[in-house]
Amino acid sequence: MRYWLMKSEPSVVGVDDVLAMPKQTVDWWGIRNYQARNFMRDQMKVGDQVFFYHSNCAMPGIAGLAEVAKLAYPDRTQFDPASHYFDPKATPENPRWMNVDVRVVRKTRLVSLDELRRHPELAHMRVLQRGNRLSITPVDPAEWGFIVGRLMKEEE
DNA sequence: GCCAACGTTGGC
DNA sequence: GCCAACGTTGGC
Repeated sequence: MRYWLMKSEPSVVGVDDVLAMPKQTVDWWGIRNYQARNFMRDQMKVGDQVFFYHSNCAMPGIAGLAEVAKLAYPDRTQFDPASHYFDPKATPENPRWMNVDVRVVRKTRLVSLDELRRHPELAHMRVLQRGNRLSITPVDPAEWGFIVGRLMKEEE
């Protein structure tokens, strides 16, 4: 099992939006970066654990814990001419973009980007690196454990 | 709204 | 295959 961090803009789809959806699950549509796509297509398995990260907002950071709920399949928005994510080069026979389904397990307090940066244990997290733009990044098991461990401890 | 960083495109 | 131009991301 692997660990991931997946960015979403809360103005589009935030943790609360997913919790309001059937099965608290969302298809992770709109990824148009090959590296991020390949993570979903080639590496993600059902049950992989996910930090649900809010980006491009007033307080960016981890907003929830989630998991991969379905293996990658073609992203529906690539075939929709009305979608901003429409890709004229993609066909159902030859899709270019894939997404997994993600189920939110629970909302957490917001663990802000600023807070993440303050922990030396997390110093090499990809999301903290200068110039990082990748919206899906692997998370080291130790980093996952560190963050979730802290959240658990706070709740005791 | 700015802009650094970086991915993609397309002419050659 | 190079690389300049352009587009996007996303924190600030």
